[in-house]
Amino acid sequence: MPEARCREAGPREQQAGYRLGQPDPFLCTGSVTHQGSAHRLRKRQDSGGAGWRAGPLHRRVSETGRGMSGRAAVPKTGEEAIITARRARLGQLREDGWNYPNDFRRDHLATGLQQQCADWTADQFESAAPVRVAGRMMSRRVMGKAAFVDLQDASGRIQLHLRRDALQGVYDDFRRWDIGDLVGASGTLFKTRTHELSIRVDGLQLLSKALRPLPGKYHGLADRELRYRRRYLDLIANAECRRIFRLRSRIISFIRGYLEAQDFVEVETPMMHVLPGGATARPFITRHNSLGMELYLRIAPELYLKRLLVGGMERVYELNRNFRNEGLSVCHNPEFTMLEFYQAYADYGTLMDFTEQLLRALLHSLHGSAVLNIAGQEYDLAKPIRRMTLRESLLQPHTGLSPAQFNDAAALQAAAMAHGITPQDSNGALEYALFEKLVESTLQEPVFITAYPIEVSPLSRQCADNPALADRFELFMGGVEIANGFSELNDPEEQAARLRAQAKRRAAGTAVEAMCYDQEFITALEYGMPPAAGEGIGIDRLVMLLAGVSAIRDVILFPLLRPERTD
RNA sequence: GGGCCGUUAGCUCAGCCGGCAGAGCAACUGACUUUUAAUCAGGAGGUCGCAGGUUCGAAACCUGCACGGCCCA
Repeated sequence: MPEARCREAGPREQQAGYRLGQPDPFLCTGSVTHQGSAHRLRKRQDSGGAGWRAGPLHRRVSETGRGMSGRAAVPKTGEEAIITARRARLGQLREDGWNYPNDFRRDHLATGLQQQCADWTADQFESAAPVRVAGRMMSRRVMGKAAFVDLQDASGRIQLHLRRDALQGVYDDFRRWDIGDLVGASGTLFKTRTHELSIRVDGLQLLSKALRPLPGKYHGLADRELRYRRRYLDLIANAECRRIFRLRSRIISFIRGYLEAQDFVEVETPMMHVLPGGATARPFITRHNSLGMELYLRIAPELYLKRLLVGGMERVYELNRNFRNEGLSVCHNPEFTMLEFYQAYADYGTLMDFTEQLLRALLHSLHGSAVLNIAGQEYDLAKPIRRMTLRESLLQPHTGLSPAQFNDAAALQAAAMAHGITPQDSNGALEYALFEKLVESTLQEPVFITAYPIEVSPLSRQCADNPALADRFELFMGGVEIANGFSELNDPEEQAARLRAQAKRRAAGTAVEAMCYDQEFITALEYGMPPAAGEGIGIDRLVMLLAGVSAIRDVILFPLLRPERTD
């Protein structure tokens, strides 16, 4: 690993080598290094020892009068050479007393200044008070005794204009800092000939070093793997990445505020479960040492949130992580963020209306209108979202299914087989499998699908006029499931029977993802749970949709990746 | 799990039929006090993902593996 090698080549080793008068094993032979060092020494003498001084590396070269003999040399190449050179400069800075100072305070952000001065007159620039900014040097254009620096902070960028005669020795120090270093600057605002807002710097301080080179300034960082593994580089180099995660934060905080405003109480329920429950999914297993037992990372908080309904918390929500032991795909990450909320004395219809209003308000807060853009198509969510039963969706022309098939188990089975669907143990499961296979990805335009088979909805209340169906909906947008809500089953005896049936399927091996029987949960229901409705909204997918990206990894800061091999 | 594609300098990428490893940017040296992908000049930088195989000769062809991407299950 490069990391390990670079650590070995740290400044301490270099200095130790110098003190003992040994050849520096990290110095390349070569005339350029030699010339460079000699040049730096000249500069140092010229500047009377103030500011930057030659490090041990360079001093020794001048003493021996030439570069390495090369015998013991480990040649530095590429990135290693760059890092070695930067470490040498850091070592020199430390010798000069620089030690990662934390005494610089800024009073402005780049974008704040850009906005503030957008329409200033020359007089206003003249009389404006000095400003202090801090951030990362992203690029610089040095022209002898003056230079321009692009400084990037959390808000954006602003250009610094440095002039040697205004900065005394600091300017010569600056010329030996590196792109990627963090600096603080003070000065006055002005506009350049090309009308770019800039700061005429009168004070400059190095605040932190970049020992490693940044990704390119022009192309940014395009390598997807590197972007995910070293997200900080993605954030530094790619404005799009910063935009997505700011958007994610705004979405989440808007949703919290929206729920709070309607008297929903945020709670945290256990992430480590003794029994996995609340969804059909395979859990991760972990182990508690002193209890000597296995625990499951939660696949859903549902069964705990319902206990809170029993406890009298009539509107609760939890916005946090779930863990499902499934494959990785463009819209699946094993840990993902979900909002689940429960409202007493409401049904699934209430929640469809609520969801519509939430999305409408969210879109308004993000960009001032309720228009949602999905893959170039615009959908106005000011209008009600279309509603369609699962059966209706299956009878759309493109599926090739006919009403008769739904009343004939053998015909349904045959249709499923024809589409490569593995045999299911109920007609409802077959219908749902057909839906997932044939319909789901075609649901670009936002649509609520309703009337789910009861067999695939073990926690939902059954429909009053058709016990084969659940009072349940799922919201689809852009071909993916975004939300899933239903009237909650609060009959403890019916719920117990459903869970027993699930557990039986699980034991029979016909459904590895079927639920377990959870007596603690049933006991809670036996105290009386108010009639209620609950819903889950996939936050990652919602962010994907609103950000206009197609990979879940683009909206999760640190998505799960296989570890890099280190051999 | 299966198929296809990718992995070459710090970054972004060329590299054709197997014949000396390339460019731009970054970095380094020099010039330059309003540039903005600054400019000009110079020198340097490579375990061609890893391991085998074929060959006089492999970044390229073959096999396996790793990681990533896309599609399918």
